[in-house]
Amino acid sequence: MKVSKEKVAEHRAHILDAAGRLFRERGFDAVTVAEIMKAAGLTHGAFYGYFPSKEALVAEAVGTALTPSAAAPSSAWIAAYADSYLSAEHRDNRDDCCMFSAVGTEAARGSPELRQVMTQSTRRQLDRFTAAAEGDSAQDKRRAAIVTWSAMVGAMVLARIVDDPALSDEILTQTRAALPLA
Amino acid sequence: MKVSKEKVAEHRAHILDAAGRLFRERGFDAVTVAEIMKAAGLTHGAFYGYFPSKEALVAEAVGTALTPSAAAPSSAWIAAYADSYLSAEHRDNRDDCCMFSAVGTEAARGSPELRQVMTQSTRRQLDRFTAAAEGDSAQDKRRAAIVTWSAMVGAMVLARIVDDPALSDEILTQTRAALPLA
DNA sequence: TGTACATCAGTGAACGCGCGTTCACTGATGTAC
DNA sequence: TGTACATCAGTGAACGCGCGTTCACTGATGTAC
Repeated sequence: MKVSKEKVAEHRAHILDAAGRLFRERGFDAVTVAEIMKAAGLTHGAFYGYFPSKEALVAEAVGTALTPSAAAPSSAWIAAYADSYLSAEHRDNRDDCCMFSAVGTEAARGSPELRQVMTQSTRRQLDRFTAAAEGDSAQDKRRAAIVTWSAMVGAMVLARIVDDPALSDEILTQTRAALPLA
Repeated sequence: MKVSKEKVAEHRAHILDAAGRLFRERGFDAVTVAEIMKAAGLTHGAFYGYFPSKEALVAEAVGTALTPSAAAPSSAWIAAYADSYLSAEHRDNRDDCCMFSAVGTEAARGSPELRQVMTQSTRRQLDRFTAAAEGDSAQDKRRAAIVTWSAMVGAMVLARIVDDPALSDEILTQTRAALPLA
């Protein structure tokens, strides 16, 4: 049955949202098109009216989840951001977490479109961190921004692999304390 | 045809080696049992004489690739290690690279056995880094070790996602320069 | 030492399953008059 | 404004394919005598 234009836009948003959550929770390969469509309240057959392929959905769903925040960069903002990023809640909320820490190593082998949206997001993140940095030279700020973002992503990847909660917590807490920014 | 005990040991080592390389290059899901066996010089039917399942091979192949180096930790060792880790060669040698940077986000969703071998390896790495650290207190050393390893892994993950070689190089070079250890 | 035979690593066809994708059909939407 | 009809979003059966895994069979190994 045909459906109104508003419903179509809603359905598209629901598919992207469901895909973003499922991909973060289980990875790109382990999630099926049928599961995504079911989570969005539709049947799998409708999928190809919205996206040309699963691969195209991957790139668009990640791009949608990476939409930048409007917050102005400042040292207070980056401190709060780091607190929240390196928290146990972020580590355990697998379906609503940072894409880089959730699917980073899979994304490195992804489509050019996927890598492009993630590159854009990396650039934005580093620019924001650099703007929020306090340091002597522009080079110092940029360097601090890069090592800070690297450490945040790496700490979250390690904290999710490790099966000992105490070690996992330690990685997050100590990385938070050692961040050059914030 | 039956095969000598020495050949069996050789074949097992070849399967583990081929699996370790292919998993790093393409991820656990994208590599098939038949491909691994072909790369090891055998046919897929022999696989189940060596391992009970693909999942079991994943854990054992990762464990084998994570066998620790015998080098004694020192500040010179860690400096050389960081240089090599955060190099363009390491980034581009996908089949012979660090497991954490290659399959880290997939491993976080892996079997208990896989997470256990990666936890052991994380512990060993952090202990070695701590031993090599120069700092005032034991706590300072441990903290520096943790943020250093996090930043190295995170930088490599980001450098492999990014599709702009200049930005990718910058992430590696600046993270290398900003490492608190070495 | 030589021979007969039990063992078992390896082969390749086959199985069952679930995936991404296609398509004929349905029926609500929304437009032309 | 009301009606007839073309459009097209959604359904669910079906397709082709490749995966992990199994198994009957082969033939070299290595042991018992």
